[in-house]
Amino acid sequence: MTAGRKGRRPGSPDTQGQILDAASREFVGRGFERATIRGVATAAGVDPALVLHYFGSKEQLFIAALRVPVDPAAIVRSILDETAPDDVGERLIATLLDVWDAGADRNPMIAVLRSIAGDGPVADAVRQFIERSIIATFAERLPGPEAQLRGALIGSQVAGLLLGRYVLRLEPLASTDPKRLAAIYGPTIQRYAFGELPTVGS
Amino acid sequence: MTAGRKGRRPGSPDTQGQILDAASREFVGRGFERATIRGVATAAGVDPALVLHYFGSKEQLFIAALRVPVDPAAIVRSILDETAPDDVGERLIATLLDVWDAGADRNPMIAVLRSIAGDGPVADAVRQFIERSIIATFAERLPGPEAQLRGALIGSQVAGLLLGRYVLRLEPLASTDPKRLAAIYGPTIQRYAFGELPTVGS
DNA sequence: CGAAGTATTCAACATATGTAGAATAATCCG
DNA sequence: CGGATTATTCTACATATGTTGAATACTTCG
Repeated sequence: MTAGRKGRRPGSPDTQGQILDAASREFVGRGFERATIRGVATAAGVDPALVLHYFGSKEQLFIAALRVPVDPAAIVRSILDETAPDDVGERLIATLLDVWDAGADRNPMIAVLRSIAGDGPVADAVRQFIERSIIATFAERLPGPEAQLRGALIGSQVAGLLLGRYVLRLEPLASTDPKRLAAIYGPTIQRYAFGELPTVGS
Repeated sequence: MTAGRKGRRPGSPDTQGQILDAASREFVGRGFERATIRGVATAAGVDPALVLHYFGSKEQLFIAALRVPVDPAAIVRSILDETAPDDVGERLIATLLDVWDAGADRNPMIAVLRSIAGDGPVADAVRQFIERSIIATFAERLPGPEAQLRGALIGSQVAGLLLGRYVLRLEPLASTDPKRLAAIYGPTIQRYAFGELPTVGS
């Protein structure tokens, strides 16, 4: 809204940062498809063309905006390594909720969840990201030949929780005390990670 | 493709049905946002205007296409009622996978999952649907004052599973034998449904 | 100060989309 | 058969979107 005259602005504001910030919020709030460059631009108080001038295309902006400062795989790794095996499940959920409850309106993973919608290249990227980064990290730390499956099981429960609590905001999931949720979900994760996985005769 | 002359076609083909069919596939495959009326029309071998002539708007088409022949709540109810309490979890997952594995490319719930993306009225409708129909059904059959929470817990695990297996097609989740998955997930559901839900001192 | 570079906006394009209205062909009913 | 109804398409519009290229104002550096 700052009186749209042309040309460079005085001073040296971190416009690129503001754009990234706005983009992040926009993608988190609406998912890739529904987010618009014009929306981002407006939110950043900037012309749409500038957004593309910096980031080239909507997809690249998406990637740039969601470049997580903390590598989720690293978090998973540190929890798996630094926690007593019996507490891994509960600890994992607790940490997760702790991080997400703060600043849930700009958590990149919510955008990721939302963007699962389509079938375009972005959705593909999301799938690969989850498969290669998160599940693989679990897999390399978990026991047995079926570590991959264990990772996927954990992923499925975690994804469902995140989806319900942060994207859909389903009650009472959205407002239950995080500690309690950790206590409830903990054993499930624990079982997926270290418990016995039944087989069935074909 | 059938030589686009104007006017009414000879015979009495069930065009409306074909449109619904195409719409269903389109919504399931791409979610609400990415699905287009023109796409549906083309798939149904029909002019876009006809689609709107019958269904008024894209949203109404969505609703019409996803009107499930079988009420999911009814299925849940019958399983809860007709299964030995100890087997409910496994049975639920088994039934779920059984239904979905067949004709997974036209299962309305996949469209629903995909359409969670946005924040528009459709996403709201989805949330209400899940809350009022599915979770509520669980809630009314499950024990204790926290039946609602139990329903949500089950919902979160189920949603995660469906998301991973059918929408994201994550490996190895997507290709694991359904019976085995039922055996694995069963106890989790069982615990959410009837087990003890820990509380924590604030 | 002047030249070069950079940040920023304007205006426009090409395309896609939901949607409306008029026109045409088949069927149905008397 | 003939009028009414229904099914179907064509054309067009308004809008939104990603994207581009030229123009302008500021900053930096010689």
